[in-house]
Amino acid sequence: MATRLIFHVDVNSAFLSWEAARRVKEGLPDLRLIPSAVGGDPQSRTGIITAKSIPAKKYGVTTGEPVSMALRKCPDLVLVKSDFDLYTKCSHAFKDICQSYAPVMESFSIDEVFLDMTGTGLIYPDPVATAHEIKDRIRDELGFTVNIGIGPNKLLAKMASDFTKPDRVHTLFSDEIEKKMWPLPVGDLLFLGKSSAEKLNRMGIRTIGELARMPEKELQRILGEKAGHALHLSANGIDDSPVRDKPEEAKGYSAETTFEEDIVTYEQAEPILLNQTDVVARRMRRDGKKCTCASVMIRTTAFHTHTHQRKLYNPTDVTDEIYAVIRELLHETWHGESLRLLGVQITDLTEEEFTQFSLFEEPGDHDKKKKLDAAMDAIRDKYGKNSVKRLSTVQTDGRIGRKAKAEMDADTDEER
DNA sequence: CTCGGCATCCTAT
DNA sequence: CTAACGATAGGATGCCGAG
Repeated sequence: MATRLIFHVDVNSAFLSWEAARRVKEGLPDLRLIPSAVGGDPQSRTGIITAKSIPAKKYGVTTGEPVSMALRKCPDLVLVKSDFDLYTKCSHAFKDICQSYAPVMESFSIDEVFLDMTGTGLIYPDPVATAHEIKDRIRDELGFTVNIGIGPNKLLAKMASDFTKPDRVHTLFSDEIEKKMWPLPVGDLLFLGKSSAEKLNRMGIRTIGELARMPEKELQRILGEKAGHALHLSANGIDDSPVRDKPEEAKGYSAETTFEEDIVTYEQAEPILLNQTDVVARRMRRDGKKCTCASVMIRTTAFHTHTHQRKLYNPTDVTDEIYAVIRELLHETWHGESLRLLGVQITDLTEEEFTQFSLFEEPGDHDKKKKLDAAMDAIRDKYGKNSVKRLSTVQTDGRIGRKAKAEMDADTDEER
């Protein structure tokens, strides 16, 4: 394939920028100019930082750290809550502008896109000028800034967009790799995370350049066959993955929740798991799929995490059938330690309708359950996710359990 | 030896 | 003074037992 031209567009501190842009539009002060961050509930003990301003960064506040730790580093940190409806709108708005320039756009996440600009030379003779035009339009029309990286493939475009921020355009073409990428620390390379970086550092490998020069075989010995191979190519700037305009089909669905108060009884745990099962099963039904594997995840107060999974005999999308397995799995894996997290995952998806009738179940049962799911899905599509609840997620006195209710109300984004 | 099933680890936003 | 802390998703890996 001939040389490609790829842009990577990345919103600077997305969640914080979007909140700041909204406030500025309302005549309020600009959060980007003060130490500020988006965190969980500021009251809550379980929240983490999901975006921070540049002034906050100067205090050492980092994305992913607990809110409590960020506040210790920066007591005056202004914390704002997440607003996913706002994020979704801003995401659509900037992607619309990007799309209008690109023959092929891949939505990589809520705040990142790849544009395949290959073959646009006649309309856009100067890629850097075009990138500036896109970036400036987003800033001027929408009120927030982006970085754009330009390269011959997705990897180098993405690396380039991560250079100096904010509101910048950078290139990383093949003849610039040595100067612009090889001096960077190994951990800056895409798909080379903390764990692998530590291993390499221990061996004296500090920069991407040193990594690139390492024999592939040795890298595979240290990081595994696949990762070693992939990172050898990446460090040398090689990547032929295409920009895809269609999202990949889902391979699985999961729901997990961390609780303010520990879970210590089955009476607390089971309604939560039923609700989580219903949430993921509903997403699966929406996509017209069935699953053949279910798993439960628990995390103890001591932070030990365990998963337990089981193959299903028949593909199913019926909440009750999946939950029956989830419940078994919970009982098999949980021995009563106090829990801070519960989660459900369904995988091994298929589209087929084929069902082998169970020897132990009335044939009519399956159909009844399917009708129950369909009815509840329809009600929630019309009236919202909390309009109906399954009887077993409600305690016998008719009131919803405190933890179960907190968990259900915490569900986000079901119909945005 | 290979494959499926499973638990865990790693990585990303 | 020292680990602490989210939700969701995809992929890799190592182990084990069956055939």
